[in-house]
Amino acid sequence: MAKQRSAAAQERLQQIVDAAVEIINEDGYSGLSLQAVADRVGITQPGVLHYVGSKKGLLNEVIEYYYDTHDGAVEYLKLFEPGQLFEGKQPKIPEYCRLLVEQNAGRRELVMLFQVLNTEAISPKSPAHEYFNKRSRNISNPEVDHHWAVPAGVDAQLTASCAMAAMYGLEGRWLARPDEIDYMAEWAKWEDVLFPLPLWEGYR
Amino acid sequence: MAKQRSAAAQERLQQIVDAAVEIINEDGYSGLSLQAVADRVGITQPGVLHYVGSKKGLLNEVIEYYYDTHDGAVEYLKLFEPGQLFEGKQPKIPEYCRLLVEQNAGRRELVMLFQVLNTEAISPKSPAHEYFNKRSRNISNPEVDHHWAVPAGVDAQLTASCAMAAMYGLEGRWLARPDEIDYMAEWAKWEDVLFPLPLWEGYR
DNA sequence: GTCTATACAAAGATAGAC
DNA sequence: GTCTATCTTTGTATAGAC
Repeated sequence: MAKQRSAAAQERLQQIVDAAVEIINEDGYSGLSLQAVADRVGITQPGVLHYVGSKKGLLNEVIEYYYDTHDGAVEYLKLFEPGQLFEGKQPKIPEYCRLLVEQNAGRRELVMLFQVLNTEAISPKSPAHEYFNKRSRNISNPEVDHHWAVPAGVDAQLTASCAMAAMYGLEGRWLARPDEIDYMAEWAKWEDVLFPLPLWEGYR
Repeated sequence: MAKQRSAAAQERLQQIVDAAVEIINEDGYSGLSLQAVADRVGITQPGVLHYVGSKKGLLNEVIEYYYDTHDGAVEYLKLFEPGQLFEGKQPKIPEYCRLLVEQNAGRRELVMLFQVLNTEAISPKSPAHEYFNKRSRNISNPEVDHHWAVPAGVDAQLTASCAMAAMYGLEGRWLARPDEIDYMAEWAKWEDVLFPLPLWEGYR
């Protein structure tokens, strides 16, 4: 009985988070109001506060949700760790990127959420500032070495960092003009720029 | 007499725009309040409205200011047009990018403004949506052909588009963590990724 | 768990005095 | 050109009933 109630509450919370994500994608976190969330969920504004405590609390829930949902392509890298399927082999940057793009292409809303929050988090005043900085560091930090398989003379970390930046930039265009830009198709073309072919033969 | 008044008014407007840019960089356009602008300028909130008419009007002034100030690297391309200094020669993508990065490195505030407004403009609800979409199209549109000098077999338009996206991504990291990231130095390294050296010899 | 009622602050905008 | 005064709406948050 208690379990059923808790499950219902969990679902309510999920509804609230979903609504918040939609609104953030339209108006940003600054433009988000608890009343707007309440309206979409179909309860009152104090009803929303009952679940998240405060507006900041709602953002925390949203970020947590994002974190839980969005880290799927990391699975690829795990396959190369000791004791896993591809132990001994090395992951390839282009392959990893392709996987990420493919995945993101089907999660437009989540990609948008990331871009919006990430940009608002540029400002130190943003409640998400610390969180996104830490996250960004993981991408561009030289310490993060996945032992990529790359052609001789190529700096793996540099290439990966640059590729992720280009991906981010392309995502922005795709989000703003989904009808004009084919995210996956465009990325496929960019592979020839980032990983030119005689050189990267066998490393893609 | 009338001219002096007009000059003073023009300066006031500039103060207002400057204040707005600062605040947008901290809180975004959604988080911008006319009162906050008024406080920084040292007049009242209706005083601000007297100059810009409405909040949307203020945004228009800000965008106009950005447009007037931020398009300096286009000068480089003009040098290659008929009747100009480098007529007959061809512009180089890496050189153009280097110029742009160099310029942007000294205009952190303006770069931030662009990223913040550009991201908010992802949403069709944003008052700047149309403006930034048009702008983005100019970067990624195949019609914009500057007759770049590129190595044989290289797709100039594709390379330029990808490079601009990578630059945008790098800018985002630099803006969020200026102490950790050296924008120009990092871009210099990325040149080896985007324009690898045996191939691009003489085209940089 | 959800509601009503309410407090309180801040938003954008207008009217009109000086 | 700048102000005060004011209207109206919207924001976050709390208290307490059901």
